[in-house]
Amino acid sequence: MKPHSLHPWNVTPTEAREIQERFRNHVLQKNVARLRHIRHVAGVDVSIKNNRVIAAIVVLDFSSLEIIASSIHRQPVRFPYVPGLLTFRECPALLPAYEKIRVEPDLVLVDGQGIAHPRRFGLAAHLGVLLGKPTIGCAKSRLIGVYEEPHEEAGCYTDLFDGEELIGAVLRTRTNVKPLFISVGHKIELPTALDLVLNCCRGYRLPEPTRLAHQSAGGLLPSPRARYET
DNA sequence: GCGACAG
DNA sequence: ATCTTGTCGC
Repeated sequence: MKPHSLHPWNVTPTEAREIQERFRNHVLQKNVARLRHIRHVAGVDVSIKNNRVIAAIVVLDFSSLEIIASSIHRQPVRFPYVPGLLTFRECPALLPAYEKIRVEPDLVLVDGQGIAHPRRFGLAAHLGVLLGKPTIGCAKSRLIGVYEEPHEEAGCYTDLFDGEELIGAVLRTRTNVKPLFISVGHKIELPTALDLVLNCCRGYRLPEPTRLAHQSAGGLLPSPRARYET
């Protein structure tokens, strides 16, 4: 369950972009077999506090959307926030948090873009490739791409394009609330990603996995090690 | 040069 | 992301 570390994290912005260009073709936009029997869905998110990165991962039972495991990992910030290079700021803390999880997730929802990224390698895509697992990018705002505003009813969506290329969708996860920017992370197709995200929504804008991971990273959920960790 | 820009 | 309380609307 230990993710492959195929490249260094202690890099310059220029090197970071080179790494993204080198790995962008590793993304698989195809549904894999395990998506047909999803039992565990994970949500990952990160918060920054006192110059420290707080990475949180929450694993939910796919059918009940109840928490069955979670973990947190904190470490110093080692990379600045640069649009397009978010992975190099958050991933170094997410990987250790992932290693602590005892339950193997079948799918991972990430708070950030998948391939809806300048080099088609946003955080969700990068994490998916490193973990070799299906991931979906669920961003709260746009990084790149043009789109038409989707209708106000929950479930409605429009395509997100970068020129002629379809890179994602703008999905209304809740009626009359700002839409989410969904894109393929890894080992999944966009239509499937949209369907699964909607199935993870419980009346809030953010799907449960990501929503709970966000609360966990912000220190709003009961301490993982006190309740769910072994 | 100017504006845009995941979290 | 973070700094921060109450408040308007479905």
